Amino acid sequence: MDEQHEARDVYAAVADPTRRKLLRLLAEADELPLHELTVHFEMGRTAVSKHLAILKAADLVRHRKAGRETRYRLNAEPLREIEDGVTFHTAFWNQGSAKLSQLLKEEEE
Amino acid sequence: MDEQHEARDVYAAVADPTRRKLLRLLAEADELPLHELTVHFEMGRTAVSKHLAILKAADLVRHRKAGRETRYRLNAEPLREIEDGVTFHTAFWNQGSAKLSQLLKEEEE
DNA sequence: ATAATAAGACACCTAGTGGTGTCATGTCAA
DNA sequence: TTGACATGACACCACTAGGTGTCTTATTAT
Repeated sequence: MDEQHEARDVYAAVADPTRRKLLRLLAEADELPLHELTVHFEMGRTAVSKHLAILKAADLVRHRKAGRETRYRLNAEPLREIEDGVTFHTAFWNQGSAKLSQLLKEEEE
Repeated sequence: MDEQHEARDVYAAVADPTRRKLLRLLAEADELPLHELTVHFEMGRTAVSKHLAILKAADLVRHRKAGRETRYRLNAEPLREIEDGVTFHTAFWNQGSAKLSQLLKEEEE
């Protein structure tokens, strides 16, 4: 569950509902310390901290120390990888297979 | 890795790179049997079959029997859940926090 | 009829994931 | 300055996930 040093798969990072909720909380509040995040979950502080470490490894979250607390902030940019990958499929789904070869060609360029 | 009966988290289903590649292959080929899918991976047929079972449980893939082979087909519709969830964040990221409260209000309606 | 092919169903193994609790350290308030 | 607070850093544990191999059954080709 750790892996703080090396880069992490963004897909895997958002695979966990707890981590998605964390992203949601951070999106709404802009910057939050660990203990304030923790109260929204039914798990211990350590567990939440580990989830944040995973989000950090995927660069979905940045942190800075502020006195005795560590404030976390959202960085949504890596989500674009997912957005791109997924809209590829949903576009295909919306427009029908006739358009797929076109999409594939555009991708090669 | 199994869980074929109950519904599966779509996010978790696409968290694995093997499964994303499966979706990609199915998007390009429209319908493929297990053994043809298997040749694209460096793992056994059983493993690929299990991955397909997970995609099935998330309703990302449909299957039908055709003679002695089982043909798999993409169903990209569940991906819209991810698309929606992710664009919520990326939109926030693109437009700046000024627009976030607006996005949140729209969501409540 | 027989042999080869495709796949389902298991049993099994290993590493990773998501939790826990505890201890040590730095910071703030009284 | 003393105690409470916030966090980091571990050690630890159960369960799941991603693989493997084997056996059986249904289907097709010769």
